[in-house]
Amino acid sequence: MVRGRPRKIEPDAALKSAMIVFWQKGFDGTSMADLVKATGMAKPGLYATFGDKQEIYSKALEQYVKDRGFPIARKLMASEKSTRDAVRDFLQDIAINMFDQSTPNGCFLVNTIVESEAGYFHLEVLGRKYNDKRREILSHFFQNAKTAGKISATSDPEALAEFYMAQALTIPVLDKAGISQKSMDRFIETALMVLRDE
Amino acid sequence: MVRGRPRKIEPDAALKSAMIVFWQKGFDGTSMADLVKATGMAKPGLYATFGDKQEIYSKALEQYVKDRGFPIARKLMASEKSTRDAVRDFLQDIAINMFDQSTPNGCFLVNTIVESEAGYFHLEVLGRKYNDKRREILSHFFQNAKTAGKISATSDPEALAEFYMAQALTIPVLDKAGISQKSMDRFIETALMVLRDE
DNA sequence: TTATTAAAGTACCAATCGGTATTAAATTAA
DNA sequence: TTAATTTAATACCGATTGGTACTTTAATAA
Repeated sequence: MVRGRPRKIEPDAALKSAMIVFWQKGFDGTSMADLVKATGMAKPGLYATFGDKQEIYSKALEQYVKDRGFPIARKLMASEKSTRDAVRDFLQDIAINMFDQSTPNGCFLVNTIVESEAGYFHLEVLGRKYNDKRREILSHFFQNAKTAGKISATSDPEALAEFYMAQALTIPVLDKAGISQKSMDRFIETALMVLRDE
Repeated sequence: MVRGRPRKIEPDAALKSAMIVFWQKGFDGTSMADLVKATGMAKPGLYATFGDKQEIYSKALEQYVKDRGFPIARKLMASEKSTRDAVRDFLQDIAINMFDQSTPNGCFLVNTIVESEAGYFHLEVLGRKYNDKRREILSHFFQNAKTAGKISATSDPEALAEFYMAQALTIPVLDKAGISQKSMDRFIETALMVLRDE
């Protein structure tokens, strides 16, 4: 067995709590004292386990993307529905997360992108990294749909990927702006009009 | 004439400088020391002229919306082009602001909406207020277009207003995510496909 | 029992936070 | 010149910031 005093808080659980706080209050808006309260870990424990505030943020964002982002993208890629219905599911999956009352409003990744500024540690790089990955996935999706003849031969998979990646970024902002669930549904249907022919 | 020691910095100029800082670094990311450095006003002068940090932020955001937001909306309403071309101009006007190298990336209003959290002073209310105003303007625009027969009688002006208001929110996020000008143009063209018939 | 190990917990650091009391300087009206 | 007025400028306030040195506690291996 492992020697030494046993952990009071598992690192995974602490990281999840830290994620919620950063998600809700942002990097600048979150203090180490906030993280101590949320995680149950004492400050030296946080530093020993994760590193400094920036590293905790990075790891929390990574956790977020793995937990919330990737499953939605994977589901899109695995969908056997029509392109239109698959994309509708994709946008609705994001919207559903927004109206989950047990988590903060908005999206941690979008918050990161928006809070970032040129030269502001690696927050900028971080946000773009995950966002680029999502655009690539959407790009593959539409490329596949085109070669499979599911969307018209004249359509531009890159343009469609970019457009729906953008809609995926907008939904959290609309949520933060206080949009109703009904309006969100209507918004998604309007965004699908780009795929009218498919 | 007015008695007393003359001002070193005009309040309007100071507010403009404060706006740039808040726009770039956010509410939490901006310190009073930052504002002192940017405006050239000493701290007590800032408090005497504008109030506390929250009030300075409110006034800076108001300034931003009046300077940058309203002219674009007014131009849309006054446009005599086709609906499609008028909306293209609207989105491109926003995009052009994004690539202006003399101002921070992104949009101060979007930053406010995203940084806001429930119960976080009036930042939430502030952001929504101006955004709702923009949606109303777009709503009038599409309502007018419909009654004038410029868009089809079956189209939903509210849905279109909501959709293009959302695109107006997305463009700044795309900018922050590091999109190229070429991709931005392609994105706008894709978003206009919703108006394919018009 | 006794080391050894590893984590928890306390207490502290200098620096910065938002905000203000007080003083010095610069102007005009009398 | 003097008094009144308005702003600038300095210096300071207690609280909080991110980060760390040090001590205590709880476990296992010898």
